Amino acid sequence: MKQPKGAAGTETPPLRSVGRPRSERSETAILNAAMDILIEKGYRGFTIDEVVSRASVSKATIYRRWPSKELLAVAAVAGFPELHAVDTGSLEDDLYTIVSEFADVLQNTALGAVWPSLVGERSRNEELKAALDEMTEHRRTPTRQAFERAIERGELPEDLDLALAIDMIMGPVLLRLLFQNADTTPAALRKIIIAVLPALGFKPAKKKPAVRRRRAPKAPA
Amino acid sequence: MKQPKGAAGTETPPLRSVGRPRSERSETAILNAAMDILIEKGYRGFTIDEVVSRASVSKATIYRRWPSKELLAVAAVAGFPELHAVDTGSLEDDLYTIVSEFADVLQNTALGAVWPSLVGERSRNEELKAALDEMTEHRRTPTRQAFERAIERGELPEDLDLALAIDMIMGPVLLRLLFQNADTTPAALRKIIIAVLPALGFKPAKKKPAVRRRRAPKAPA
Amino acid sequence: MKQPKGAAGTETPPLRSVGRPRSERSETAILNAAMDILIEKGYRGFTIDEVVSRASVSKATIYRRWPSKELLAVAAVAGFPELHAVDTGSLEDDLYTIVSEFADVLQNTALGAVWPSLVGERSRNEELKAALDEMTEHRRTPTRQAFERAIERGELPEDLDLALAIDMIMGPVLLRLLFQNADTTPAALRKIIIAVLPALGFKPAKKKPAVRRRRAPKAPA
Amino acid sequence: MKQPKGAAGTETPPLRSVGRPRSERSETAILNAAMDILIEKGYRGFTIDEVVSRASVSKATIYRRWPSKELLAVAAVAGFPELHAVDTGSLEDDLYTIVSEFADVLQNTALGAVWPSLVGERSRNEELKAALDEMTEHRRTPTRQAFERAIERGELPEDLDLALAIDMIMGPVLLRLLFQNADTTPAALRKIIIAVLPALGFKPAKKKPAVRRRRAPKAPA
DNA sequence: TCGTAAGCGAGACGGTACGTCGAGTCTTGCT
DNA sequence: AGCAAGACTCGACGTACCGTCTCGCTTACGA
Repeated sequence: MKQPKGAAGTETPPLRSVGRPRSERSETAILNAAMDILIEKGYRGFTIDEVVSRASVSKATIYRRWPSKELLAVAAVAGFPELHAVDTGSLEDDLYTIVSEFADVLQNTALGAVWPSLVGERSRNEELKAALDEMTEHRRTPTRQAFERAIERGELPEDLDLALAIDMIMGPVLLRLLFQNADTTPAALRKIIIAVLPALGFKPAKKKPAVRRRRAPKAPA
Repeated sequence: MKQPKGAAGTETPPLRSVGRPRSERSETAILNAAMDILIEKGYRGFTIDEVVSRASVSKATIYRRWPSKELLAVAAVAGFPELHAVDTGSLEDDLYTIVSEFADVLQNTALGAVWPSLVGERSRNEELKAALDEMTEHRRTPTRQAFERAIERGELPEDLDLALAIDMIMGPVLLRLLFQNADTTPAALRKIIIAVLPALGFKPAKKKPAVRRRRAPKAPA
Repeated sequence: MKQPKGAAGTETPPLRSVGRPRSERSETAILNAAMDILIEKGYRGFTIDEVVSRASVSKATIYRRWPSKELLAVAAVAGFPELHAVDTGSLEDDLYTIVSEFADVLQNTALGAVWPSLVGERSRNEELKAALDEMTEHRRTPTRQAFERAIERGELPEDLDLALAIDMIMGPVLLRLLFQNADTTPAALRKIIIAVLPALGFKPAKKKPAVRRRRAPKAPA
Repeated sequence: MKQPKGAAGTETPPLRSVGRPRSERSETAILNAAMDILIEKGYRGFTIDEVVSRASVSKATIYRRWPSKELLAVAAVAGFPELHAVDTGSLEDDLYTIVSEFADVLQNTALGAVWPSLVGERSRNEELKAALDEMTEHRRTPTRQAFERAIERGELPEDLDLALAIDMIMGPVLLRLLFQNADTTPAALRKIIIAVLPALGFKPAKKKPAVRRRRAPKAPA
């Protein structure tokens, strides 16, 4: 591995000095091309050769950065829209917003197709596993924060198992979105949340006054 | 599933008569070879050519039965160990047994690697989707039955949303097993169940006497 | 090596029966395309990829027959025009005709460019050496026959070292044609022959009647 | 031609003044590395990248001097051992010495492999042709001088066609060494000379007494 | 003594070809 | 009609070189 860049934590003591520096332009072009292809054709139709021709870049330039097709795919997919942090003041609404956006991304970008394809190799490829797990963890952050805020507000027990809470929300959603022909309408998503919350010991702090927030994807007050 | 061509539904008026009949021996050999390869090398290392050479069968013989590599993989994977129906009398124990076995299969056969790989193509391939969904549905049966028995016993509300209940149990388990580096020890699995059940309106019919909690994943009382 | 066909001596006990037979059409198309490219662009511009596209054939089909680019080139080059057997009744004229044709082929086909390129690898590649030597030997036949006829006619000693004789004629010609900027006009070629013949102990059997000396390289009366 | 410096004829009016002068050390290192690689791996295994790494030099530094891989190869090959001038007093012995040394170089350095490889491109590359022809011509000098001395001694006719004479000696030798599986033992080489000399009108001036052999590398007598 | 211009090692870049491999189809001759 | 064998096309893989192009430095010369 040669510092593929987006990788783990502590990086590049800024000793990049000798030789021609890597082209940022190429990097962006590669990632964009990869994303586009992934969206258009899914992982199966994703080809290094096509990235090459769309990004007007040479194969060597790609392989210099990412040692395999899979890892490039992860890098590209990591550039897909993130889940936005939301804070509506209501845990239920926060989760609903997050879950809705998650569903949206999985269904309307290629993430829903690419992620499982890559996950299938996760257990046989350590590098892939690392890259994938980092991405996965990153996408859990907004949900974690929503729970943490609810704990601060006293709506959830202090000793809540956060990882479990996130899994209990995201697990069923993921299952429905990727593995089954199942109901993923907004109503169904909200029903999942409503069913799960009490199991976590959730008690709304006070009467929420008339919050009309159907979706607040960006960041309300 | 035999049904060589149009996949699932109501098919083939049983007029198979002219010409040499298909060899059952070949069929078994193909499926066995496919399973073995899948187990040894995962989906990525799974090639028709190797099935051919291990099963001493010709490519045509394979493609006569399954129209694509993916569909053969599904067929092979469908031959992996099923989840056994269990009836311990206790919903919690039933679920625990099922979930343990599920975890075992996902981790120790190639199912955990192959299933997501295939799922990745599900949305772009109708035949694959059908075959996959059939398999998925089939594997949900023991869980559904456990819930149904609990309803009969009066431990769960009659109007329980069964699909939702199954998703709430299986979703988090699946998420942990396939997508993350997460805790899937027996204790963690049981914790999921214990967390979910109350949210479904579960009330044990009577005091279960002397249930051994910390038992081994394989053998319930 | 998998019976690349045109190769050495004792071959293919005619037990070709199982499996689809190799396509003669492909073979011809490949060889023709290879020849054309060699003629147009020389060995350096000779590309398997272009053979593929001109012959509408797959790479596998090529590599199934010839294990390397070099060996395909030899095979293609072996298809270049042969030196014709001639029998004018006069050794000098026979040789002149052969040598003229040889010069013609070396200068006007790609043979002059391809042959040395391949020869350069001859010493490092046994397969190539074998294929090349077979071709070389084959092209010496007309010259050998011309000498043999002259021996029969009593114009050359019975114990003539045939290989040496051929080398003494062809060596200087080859040297001039391939390695140098040297005179290869018809007159120069004839001068070589005239210079060499006496050294071999040549004595014209009888007065050759009225042979036109300055004739065109192609058509010897 | 770009006057790469050490090259041909009429030279660079010595107006090299501004800027850092070219490093002699680099030049030598490049040429040595090139020679070594050529000897070890032949022309096919000869790579600029490897020259770079062996000579610890940058690509630009190479291409500043030689405009292409071929021309570098010629330059490297030109550094191979020259044919020594010899003067034994006997034409036959002179030629034998030269021819022996020639055979030695062709067989034991990479020259025998590299020269034909380059010659193959000669006709399509003017620069290469010029560089190659210069080298070739240079290597003919000792032979020419041997003939000239013999003419002076009156052993050969004054109007001898020198180029033809050289070709008649070297042609057969070259043919045997590079293109064929043929006899190149010392005896065979001497036989060639003995066969050719009379054809040139050679008459030994007098009985050679006590043959002074300055160099007879392989096997005199 | 300093600035300018060329040289330098390092290494990235766009191309292009290599030889291998896999999928899915097709063609034999036999059962 | 099914079958084993094995050829076929298509197209991707990842590697390797070529010759060009920055970088940031170094080295001489002439102002």
